[in-house]
Amino acid sequence: MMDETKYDSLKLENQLCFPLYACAKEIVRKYKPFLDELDLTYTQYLAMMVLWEKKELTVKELGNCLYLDSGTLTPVLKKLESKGYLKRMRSKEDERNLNVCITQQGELLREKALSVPGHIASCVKLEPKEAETLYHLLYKMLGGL
Amino acid sequence: MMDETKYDSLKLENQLCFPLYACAKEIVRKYKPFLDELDLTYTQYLAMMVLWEKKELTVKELGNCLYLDSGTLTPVLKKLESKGYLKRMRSKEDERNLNVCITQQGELLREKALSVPGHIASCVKLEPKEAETLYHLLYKMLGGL
DNA sequence: ATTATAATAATTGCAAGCAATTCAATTGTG
DNA sequence: CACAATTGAATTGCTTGCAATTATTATAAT
Repeated sequence: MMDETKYDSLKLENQLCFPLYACAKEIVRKYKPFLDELDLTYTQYLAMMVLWEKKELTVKELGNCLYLDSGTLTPVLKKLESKGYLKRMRSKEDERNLNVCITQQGELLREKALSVPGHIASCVKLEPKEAETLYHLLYKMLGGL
Repeated sequence: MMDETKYDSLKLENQLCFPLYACAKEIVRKYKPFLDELDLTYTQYLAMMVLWEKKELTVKELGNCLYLDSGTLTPVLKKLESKGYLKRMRSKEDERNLNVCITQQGELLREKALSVPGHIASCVKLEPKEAETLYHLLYKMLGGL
């Protein structure tokens, strides 16, 4: 009889990465109805969150925060600029850098976004302690990658 | 003075979803060099893993396994068919269903894929116990979504 | 100062991923 | 039976995401 265990490592259920992949996708889906009200996609929302905190930074710095490169960010930022939430302009000191800074409109959006994290938190059916553990394990894993 | 805590929930660092999103992206990136050797993308690899186990199933069933819809799967499966790893054919019983079944070539690829999970596991810098905990928390969260 | 290197964004090409729609096949109901 | 409702896959349009390339600017080396 054939060795059934040989391929066990290739089973979806034996991989850590699959639930990670699936969970990330599903949680972004949960955001959609709430972000639709702000006319933002999840990636745009991420960019805005950084901008709400930092007010101004370069594309490079934003990419470091979000683990995204300019190939992804350029169209996202152009879109956000077209909506009036930020301004893009070359740095005076070093013209290679593109500075991104938040606008009045962008600041206003922050108020509307305030309710989003709560809605999402209530979708996540984990005990506070479990969520805490998950959070730390994810950051530990991310740090090692 | 302004209330600094008002917007705390909108900080990246206070959200569970961001490390989830980032971690999923980074781990898929880790797969790339190994999957390149098999000429597979991560999504194609996921589909093959299910097929290696089940041998034959419908697009619908595959979508349920992977949390993907036909909009995503149709092009992926056509690609895999063009590489000779699977065959697509309408079910006789119900012509709405498209059956996907693995080929000899597809079975052969399984051997080459055997080394992939090990390579990835060694990228994940977590203790076995931590990985176990993470795994269970992710599935618990996924179940609640 | 001139040239070589490095850094930063933007661009291009391709693969996902999803919502919405369309089409065909099936099922359910009167 | 007829006809409405449902189901499954494909298609379309748009946004991500990444690798590779290009263009521009800045820095280093001689």
